[in-house]
Amino acid sequence: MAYEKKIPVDLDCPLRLTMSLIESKWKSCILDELRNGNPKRPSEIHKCLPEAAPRVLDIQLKEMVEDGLVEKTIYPELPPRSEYNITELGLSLIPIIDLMLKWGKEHFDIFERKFGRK
Amino acid sequence: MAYEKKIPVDLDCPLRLTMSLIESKWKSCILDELRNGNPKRPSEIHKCLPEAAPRVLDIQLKEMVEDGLVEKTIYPELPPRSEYNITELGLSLIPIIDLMLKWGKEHFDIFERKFGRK
DNA sequence: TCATATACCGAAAATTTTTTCGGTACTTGG
DNA sequence: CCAAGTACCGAAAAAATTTTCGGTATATGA
Repeated sequence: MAYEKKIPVDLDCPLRLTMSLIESKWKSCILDELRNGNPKRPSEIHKCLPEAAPRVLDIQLKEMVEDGLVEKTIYPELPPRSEYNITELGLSLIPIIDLMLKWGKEHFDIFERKFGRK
Repeated sequence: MAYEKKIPVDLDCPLRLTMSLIESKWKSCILDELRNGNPKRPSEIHKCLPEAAPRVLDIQLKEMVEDGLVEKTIYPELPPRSEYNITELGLSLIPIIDLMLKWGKEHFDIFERKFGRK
């Protein structure tokens, strides 16, 4: 009752804005794959993240392009070729990715012991 | 069995491990609310985050306790009273929250103009 | 020719997350 | 007594996300 319908929650809160751009299951991993500035073809990205369904990666890449974190180049060749590359905006998120990587490595053992959590 | 991560994907990848602890819609906000080390009662947390359904906050707080990010003290009083406080482990995530806050503030305008999705 | 590769997309299924709703139990203030 | 507050929980609905499946099209190599 007290709380009302959502709308720009993500735009009200800087924290949620940032989160909303990277919280989807594979987005942070995609950023990490592209971080070095070398463009990657979709099929390469699929290979790098074999646990993810290719379709999801396509969808999330598309959203990341819309959000300006990644840019896509389509080469009008046959068979088709395209490449994704990280943008300046995407690069500006890398320090966050780095801290999360570091944290994850440092606290791995805790969660390994705690959860072979099924 | 409040929650179980199905595969150890999150344990294979430090990035996903970290993400999995904070990616739920309100967890990063909860950490931010508790960051100063002052315990808060559930009802206070509800008031701080009025956009979130109270039930969700309860569930996410419980998960965060299980994950060791937050600790809960129950005072055996009537009417009931309990408090949540951030742990050392939870505090170690604050630098990440901070970077995300900073990023969100710095790039607010871009997405303000852009928004529509999400 | 046929299997494979490239890239992409729609639809629906499956799964997960979030929200709503209604309930328990007890106390205090009006 | 009644309403409101405090904390909590189960069940189910709703919404969002992820996955699977099948399809488009073209080219190359065996």
